[in-house]
Amino acid sequence: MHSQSFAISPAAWHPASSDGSRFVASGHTTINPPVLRSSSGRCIRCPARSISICCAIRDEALPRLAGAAVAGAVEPGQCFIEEGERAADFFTITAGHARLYKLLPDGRRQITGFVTTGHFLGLATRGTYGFSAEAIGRVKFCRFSRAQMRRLVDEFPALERRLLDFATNELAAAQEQMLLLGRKSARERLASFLVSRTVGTASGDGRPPGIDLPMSRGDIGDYLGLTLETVSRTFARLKAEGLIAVPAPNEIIVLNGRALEALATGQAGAV
Amino acid sequence: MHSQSFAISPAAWHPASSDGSRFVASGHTTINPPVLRSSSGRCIRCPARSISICCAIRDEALPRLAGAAVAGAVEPGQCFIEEGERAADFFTITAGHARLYKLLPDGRRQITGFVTTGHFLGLATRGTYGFSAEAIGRVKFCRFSRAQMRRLVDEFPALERRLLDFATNELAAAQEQMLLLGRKSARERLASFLVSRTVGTASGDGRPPGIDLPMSRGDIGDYLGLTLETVSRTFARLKAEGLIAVPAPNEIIVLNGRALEALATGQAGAV
DNA sequence: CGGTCACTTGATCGTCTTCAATACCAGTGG
DNA sequence: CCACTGGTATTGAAGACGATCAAGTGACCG
Repeated sequence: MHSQSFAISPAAWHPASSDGSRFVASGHTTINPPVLRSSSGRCIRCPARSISICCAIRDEALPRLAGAAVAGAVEPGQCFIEEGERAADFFTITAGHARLYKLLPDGRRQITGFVTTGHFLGLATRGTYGFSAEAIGRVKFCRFSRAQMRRLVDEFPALERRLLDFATNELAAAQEQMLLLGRKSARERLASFLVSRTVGTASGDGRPPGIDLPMSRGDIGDYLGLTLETVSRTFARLKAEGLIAVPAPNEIIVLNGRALEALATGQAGAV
Repeated sequence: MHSQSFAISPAAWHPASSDGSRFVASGHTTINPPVLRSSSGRCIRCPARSISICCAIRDEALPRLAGAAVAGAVEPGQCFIEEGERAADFFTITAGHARLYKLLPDGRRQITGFVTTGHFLGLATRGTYGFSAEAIGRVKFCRFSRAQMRRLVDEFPALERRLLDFATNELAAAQEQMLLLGRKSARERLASFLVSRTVGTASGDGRPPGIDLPMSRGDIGDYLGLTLETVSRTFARLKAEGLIAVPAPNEIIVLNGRALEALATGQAGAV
């Protein structure tokens, strides 16, 4: 275990995590193209406002937050965090999707997570990032320097609790992924992946949930510990069995959610 | 992703993690057999004193800590945390080894980590534990109720930072393990496992480090996403190649650390 | 219309799993 | 002192799942 950093997903932890912690909602910044000092007005209209760590800061203190943040953006395929580099900055994603990954010297890649609006990343254990981050589509973010972040944390203790909640949830997700990578079959992995992606997609009424997949088959494979061919084949099989429909390569419709969840949790009779 | 909790390993993070945080060393409690109120005197002589989260609390405040902690112990094979149960308590291991794991309905098991003296565990995301914990040998621990823990955290803000450091390091380890489970071969997994277990075993001088393996082959397999047969076979092969010696099933001696590390990091020429 | 890129599909191969037998060790009781 | 027992580890042979290699398809774009 060498240098490490971590990212945090807003998906799971939003509905209260470490009990007894209540924070006044606060905001973040939307961005204009490259490095741009963000104003507090931008913070309050930020799409990450209510779901990121920023909500640990009171409305009145928004200017402090906006003053510490620098908005930025990267183009598709561009790497904005590199494993092993000095962890100088923290990031909050405000738009787009990115993949986080670790590489082996010979090029083998393990994607440790996909992140999107509201995700926080950059906390490091040895002062260097523990993974790389690459934009899938265009990605916008807010950047905080290490020093600025420390000042913010000192000033707003609630921020630290928020970070701990974040980390706890990210850790839980990582453990779930370890179960997937260590013990699930290819079908179960794909099913788990789809189920976890369905959660955010509450279509309200009973209509079958459509899942958007901004990442490629290769990305999915590297996330699930499979090859892109196996991912493709397994999708084809789930489709043939009527569990899902695939109107487009990057769109999946869940037809039999019950069966998919059974598969995901390892309760597949046979087949 | 359902209910989750997490554990924290002292191994990696001890030499300063999130920069700028300095805590006065403090202590913990040693234990006498079953549930026993621990005195502050016991805390100060606790083997987990300097390596656990307890070092976030000043010496003078030790009685507060000792008052909140209840000492306990479990026998080999006994389960003291059960996945899905209400996460009522936090634990600090003060002696022995335990395995943390998640199960699939059909019995498949993924061990997410092995923990020992100084490890903290119990932080949960949805109020329920995210994994089970089972004693390997006899295990002693200190237990804090959720309410007590909250009070301690409120009283000692440094504790929260300490917890965040813990979580950050645990997360980094989990990501490293994801790389292992998703992308490494059986040999590479075993090599990684041995290397990570070697770190703690600094024998000082240049003598070959002996690694103690308190867990069974089956446990190692369930930790590395392999079967116990593959673990055994792979050990045999590493031994035949002169990389390790295996004087006893639960003891490994590293003969060629350089080659083992190369294997662990995926730089294996061929073979 | 040729080129690129992502995805799909097919055929073969290899690693690890599975099933099964054997070896080893500690503890127990004859 | 030595057979007996239960648990763990080792070793062997066969099989399966996913990887690898390779070809084919379709969409988008210059």
